[in-house]
Amino acid sequence: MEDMEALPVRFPSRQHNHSSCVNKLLGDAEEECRRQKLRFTEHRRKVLEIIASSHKPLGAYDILEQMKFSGKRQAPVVAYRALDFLINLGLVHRLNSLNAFVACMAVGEVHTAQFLICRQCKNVGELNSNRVSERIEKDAVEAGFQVDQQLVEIIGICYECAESG
Amino acid sequence: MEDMEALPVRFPSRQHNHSSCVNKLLGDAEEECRRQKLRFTEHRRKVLEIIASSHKPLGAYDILEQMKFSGKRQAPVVAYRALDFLINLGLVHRLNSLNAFVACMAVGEVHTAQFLICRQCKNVGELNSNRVSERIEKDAVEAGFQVDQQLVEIIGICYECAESG
DNA sequence: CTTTTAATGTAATATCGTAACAGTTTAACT
DNA sequence: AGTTAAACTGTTACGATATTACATTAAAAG
Repeated sequence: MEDMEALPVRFPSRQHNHSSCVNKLLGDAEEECRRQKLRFTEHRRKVLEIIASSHKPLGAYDILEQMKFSGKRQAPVVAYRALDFLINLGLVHRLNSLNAFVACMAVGEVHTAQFLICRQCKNVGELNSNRVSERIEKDAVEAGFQVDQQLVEIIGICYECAESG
Repeated sequence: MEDMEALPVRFPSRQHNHSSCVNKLLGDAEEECRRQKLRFTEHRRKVLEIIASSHKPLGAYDILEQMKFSGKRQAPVVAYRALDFLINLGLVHRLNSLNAFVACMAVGEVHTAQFLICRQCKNVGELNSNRVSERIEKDAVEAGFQVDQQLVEIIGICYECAESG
């Protein structure tokens, strides 16, 4: 017997307008920081903004490139510090297979994520399937393993790329 | 309704004797190379032997360190070339979350693997759950995504570490 | 208003991985 | 065997990713 709820998945369409979701994410970040009494500093805001403005995964040095002010580039550690912060807050995810970062598309919702990485257009979708995470949890436990964290990255071809050949 | 087959999982116990499984893996490699008319060269054998002798994941430079002959260390590319070969043959897996490599514990069996990474003892187990891989496949397809490859890494605490506190 | 905690600036360095290319070995085919 | 094509090796250099260490500054808590 299958679970019949709709499967939560966000895959950015080609026409997708980023600006509204960037704003939403920045708002979520501010709110979450207020709630947790954390500081949403300029670096952190800027990094989140850069990541959220791209649905393609960005490397830390891509982000740094966009953090230049008056031609001078920040030290790598500046990006990594902000990234750590944002990841801990659940606003950003790290894609281990790419050494790259994407904005979370399901902020605030309790979820575990699986990432759909299109090897053609390089866009990344976020799947939030409880069925997957529960299946992993159950089977790991059955194998005698206590799960703290799941990393699931699925590489393939997205719907739009499949259609357009 | 659950699938009642035993769940294939290999987690190395502490007393595990590596030498027999190293020999098995080398034998499998030789056979597979004969079958596919590929060359099982000295570098490749040595790298496989090093990886198989450790159930802890090894970085490429750890491997290189053990490839020294008469004090002189090989160039990194030597290890990476052998690793690529062994990974393509399915004899070695790469753990993306650790930038490290482990020997396959289920050579020849058709399988997809999920890795159980103990953050205490650093041992890595290999779970071969069709239920997990099928669940991922189904949900990805339902989300409009065509799957080529699945990366599943599960971080937590293994049975033995949980027992000994 | 001072103490202490958190964040920043800066430099250096560690770690991981690849490109390019010349030279050598092996396999396959006359 | 001798020739050719493919695969593998050696070597150098470099690119990409990430962290450590420590001095300084800013913010929050008392």
